[in-house]
Amino acid sequence: MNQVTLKIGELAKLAQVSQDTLRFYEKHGLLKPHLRSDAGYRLYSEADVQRVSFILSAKRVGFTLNEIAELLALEVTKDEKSCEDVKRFVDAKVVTVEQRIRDMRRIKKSLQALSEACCGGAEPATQCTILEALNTEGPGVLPHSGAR
Amino acid sequence: MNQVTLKIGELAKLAQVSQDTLRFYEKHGLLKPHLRSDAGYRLYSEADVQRVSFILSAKRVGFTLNEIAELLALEVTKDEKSCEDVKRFVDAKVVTVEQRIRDMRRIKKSLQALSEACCGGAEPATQCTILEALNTEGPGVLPHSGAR
DNA sequence: ATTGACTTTAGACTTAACTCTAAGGTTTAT
DNA sequence: ATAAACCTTAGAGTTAAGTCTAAAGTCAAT
Ligand SMILES: [Zn+2]
Ligand SMILES: [Zn+2]
Ligand SMILES: [Zn+2]
Ligand SMILES: [Zn+2]
Repeated sequence: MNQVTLKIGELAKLAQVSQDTLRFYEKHGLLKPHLRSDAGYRLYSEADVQRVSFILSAKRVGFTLNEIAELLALEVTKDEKSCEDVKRFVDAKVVTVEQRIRDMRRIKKSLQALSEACCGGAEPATQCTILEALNTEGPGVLPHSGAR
Repeated sequence: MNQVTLKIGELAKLAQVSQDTLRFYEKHGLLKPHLRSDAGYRLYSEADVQRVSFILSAKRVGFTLNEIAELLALEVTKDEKSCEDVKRFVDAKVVTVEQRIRDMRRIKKSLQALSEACCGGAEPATQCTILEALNTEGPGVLPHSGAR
C-alpha cells in the first residue's frame, strides 16, 4: 500500500486549479488534507485527489460549492444522520441531475441543429442563429420545474 | 398570427425570475424586448420568451452569462461572421456540452450508487458517503480535459 | 380624481468564488 | 551557506450575477 502524498503545488498542477483555490476549498470545508508535515505543509492523499475530482466535476455541471459541500458532508455527519435522511437527500439530488441532463440534451440538440443547418463555407452566415435552431425544435420549457 | 406581448412582470412570473434579473440580462445584451410601449414599458414577444428559456437552461447546466451571450450573439453578428466561423464555434460548444453530460452521468452514478447502498432506515448512516460510492466507481478523471 | 398596482431609471449593495499581496518559514540544489 | 523554489497565514481586492432602494411616471378601477 504505497501512500501517495502530494504537496499543495503538486495537487494544484494535477487538478489544474490554483493553490489558492485548494486553500479556499479547505477554508470552506470541502477539502482537508489528510495530514500536515512537521513544518505545517499540507499533504494530500489519494482520497483527497478523488475529492477534488468530484468537486470539479460537480462544479462544471452547475452545482454550487454549498451544494457540493452538502453532498460531501454526508461523510462527516453520517453518524448524526439516519439512512432515511441520507437517502431522501441523495434521491432529491438525483432528480436535479436528471433535470440538468435534460437541459444539456436540449442545448446540445439546438447546437447540433445549428451546426447541421450551416454549410461551413466562407460566405456570411445570414441564416445561422441559435434561436432559429431553437424555434425548429419545439416549444421552450417555461417555467422549468425543479429550477434552482 | 396573434402577437403575444408580455410586460416585464408577466414575463418574470412566467419564467420564475425577478424583474431585476430580466433588466440585468438586457443591460448585458442577452435579452432585449422586441419593442417598448408609448410609456416606455418593455414588451416581450414569443421569441423573447424562447430566449429567456434558453438562457435559463444554459445557466442551469453551468454556462456563464458571457458564454450564453456568445451563443446568442450569433444572431446579431451573423452578417459579419462567415458560416465557417459559426460552425467552428458551435462545434466547439457541442464538445463542451458533451463533456458536461459525461460529468453529469458520473455524478448521477455516484449518487445512485450511494442511494442503492443505503437501506433508507432509521439507524445512523455510518456507511453512507459519496466518496465511498465514488471509490467503488473507478478512478477519478483528473485533470479533466476540456475544463473551463 | 385619487388609490393601488404596475412600470421606469440610476445607482448602491450583496454573495459566491476566487485571486492577489505581503511578510515570513522550509527545502533543495549548487 | 546561500539562493531558488517551495510552503505558511492573514487579509485585501476582484468578478459575475444578481438584488435592493429611491424617486418618479403610468394604468385600471372605484
Ligand atoms: Zn452557416
Ligand atoms: Zn453557409
Ligand atoms: Zn444508509
Ligand atoms: Zn441503513
